[in-house]
Amino acid sequence: MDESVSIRKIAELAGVSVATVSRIINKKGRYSKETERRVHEIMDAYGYVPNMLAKGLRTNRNMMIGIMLPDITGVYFGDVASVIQSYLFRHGYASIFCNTGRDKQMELECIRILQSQQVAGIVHFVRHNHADAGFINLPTVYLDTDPAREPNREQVVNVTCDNVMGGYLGTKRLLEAGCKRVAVLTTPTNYTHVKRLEGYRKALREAGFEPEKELIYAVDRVSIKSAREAVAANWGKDRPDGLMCLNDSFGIGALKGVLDLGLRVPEDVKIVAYDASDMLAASNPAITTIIQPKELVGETIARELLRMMQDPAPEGKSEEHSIVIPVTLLERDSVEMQAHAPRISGK
Amino acid sequence: MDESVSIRKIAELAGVSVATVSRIINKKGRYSKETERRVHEIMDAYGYVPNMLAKGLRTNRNMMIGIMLPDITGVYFGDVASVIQSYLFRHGYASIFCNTGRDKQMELECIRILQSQQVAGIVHFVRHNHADAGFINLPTVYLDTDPAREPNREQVVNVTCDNVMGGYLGTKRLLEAGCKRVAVLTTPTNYTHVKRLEGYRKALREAGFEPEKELIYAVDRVSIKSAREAVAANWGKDRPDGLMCLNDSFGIGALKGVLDLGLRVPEDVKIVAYDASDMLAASNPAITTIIQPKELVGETIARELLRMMQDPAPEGKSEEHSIVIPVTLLERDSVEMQAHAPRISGK
DNA sequence: TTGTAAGCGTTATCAC
DNA sequence: GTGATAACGCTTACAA
Repeated sequence: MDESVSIRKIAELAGVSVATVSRIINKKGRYSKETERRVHEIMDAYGYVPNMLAKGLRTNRNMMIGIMLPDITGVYFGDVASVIQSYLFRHGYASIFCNTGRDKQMELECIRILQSQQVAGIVHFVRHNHADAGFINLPTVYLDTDPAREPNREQVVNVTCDNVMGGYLGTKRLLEAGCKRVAVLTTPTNYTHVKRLEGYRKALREAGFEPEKELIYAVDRVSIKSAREAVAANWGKDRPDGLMCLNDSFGIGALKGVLDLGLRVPEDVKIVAYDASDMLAASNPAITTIIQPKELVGETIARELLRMMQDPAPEGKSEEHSIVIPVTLLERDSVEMQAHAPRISGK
Repeated sequence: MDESVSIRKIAELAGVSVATVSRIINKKGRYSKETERRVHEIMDAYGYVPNMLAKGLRTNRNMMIGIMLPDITGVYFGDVASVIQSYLFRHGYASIFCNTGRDKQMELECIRILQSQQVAGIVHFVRHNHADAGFINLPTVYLDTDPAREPNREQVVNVTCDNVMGGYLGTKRLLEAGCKRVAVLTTPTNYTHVKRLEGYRKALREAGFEPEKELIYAVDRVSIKSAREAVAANWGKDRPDGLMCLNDSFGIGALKGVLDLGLRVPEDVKIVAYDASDMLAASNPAITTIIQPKELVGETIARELLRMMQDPAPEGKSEEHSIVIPVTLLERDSVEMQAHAPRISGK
């Protein structure tokens, strides 16, 4: 493999014009079987790789998309992003990843960079809650962003899991298991948490309970530690017998907090968490949790983005701009001990 | 923000030539303070974003790098990649991520794509063990790849954590805690595991033990399940009192396997794992583990890549092509119960 | 079926 | 200090 050869060089070597080579590469227009064979032979021999910068410059469209997310490291977002990357890679698109850190300035900066790279589309996770600054007229899919924003913009799809349903299912499970006082651990500022909290309230009301303010533990930071401390801080007041945790870190933190108190899970306190992180499976007892179907979410996003990028004229038909994906409950041992699962038995 | 404006349009509006605008954008050459101000004003007003495709085409160098890794999802690799992305972003580089899935074909395909996007450099995690196919003459940093490969290639740096040291430290800790029979869970095909195993042997010999073949549990797949089963399958033969697990999944699997047997950790069996995944902290007891400094690894990789990309003439001095980063042991409760940590106490 | 040539947005080399 | 202009590698009318 040599220094990069251009289409011109290939044309020369094959004794044809660049136009012919271009046609062959793109399987566009007419050319003879024979020249095609010869050109391909030369391309292979010289390890020709087309220059996407030139191509993109000419066609005004790069086979590249941008994925903006708070942090690649996050389990849920990372997994979904991975699915999207693979899906679109199979369709010839490369993915530029950008950590936004949930920071407005960073988001703007990312959009600038992506724009300058002439990406064909953008996937944006948990968009920061600022005004339409950084608006770009590009196919865009938002994940976990309030669908009420920019309802009139074309080329936009909102995807989100059914957060209300998640909060509802988890809470209902605790209630069905006999809990009389179900507390919830939540972050007040998070869009998805607000929705999940709505589901929590709904389940409570349905079971004949009135949601109490004291049972809503507002945790400021998403971390195991803050959840653990929140349990300790609130326990004196209201001793719940069920804990609905609106994310995975809260689940682990709550478990540790309850164990700190010398209580047993699930005998004394039952716990349901959110998301499918390894932590929740590794803990003892393993924690029952709401599962968001990452594969499906990723594929949905990728499919929608691809559709918009390929569709030349999306005007006219007013499309479905919002897609909601159902969630499920995965039963483990923090609500009711499962028969098959052995457990540390004390002593 | 309008449809994209080009440098030509800006030049027109500012009443200067494109050359002048270009100079101002790149702070290169001479121009008056006054025109600079005026041009910037217009650029801001029209939200001008330079077209990197055109720039890259002209300069033959794109402000973009490729990060190839088995799976974005992986905790260690994902975290390291995230650090690299942020570091290089700060220096103006965007990062294209590619899942290779440890597959040779996929790796080749990724390299092709990256090459076609004219990336300025590549970071490649756990490169597949094939011949030099896909060789490209680009600044490249490998992580966790045998440094013995391609020792003579310029523009290449190998970075790896001290795997021998990791295996050694973990095993030594178990020995010091009084273990007489330390088994090891490992994948035979993995380069890093081979090295870690070397450290295991070294620690054993240093303590006067001869490494026994029966105490090396070869686990075929890196998963919690296979490790759990490996413990069950091997226990009959040799009942160890210490388990050195060469990655995090093995640590959790081993713990579950030991608990399955009705044994206690750390009283009956002591465990050390590898890597800093959340699982290891969330489990009960929390598992003592070897920590690879992800931040430092990521920064080292990014720094080296940047150096190579900026260095116009790397010839002459034969550089250090291999960088080894030390690891540490993080004490938790699977070797010796820590005083501060409360624990499930069984009723 | 193939070739010619313009042009995409930028930089860089010259002039002035 | 500034302005023409060629060139980067490619696609695409249009001609042949």
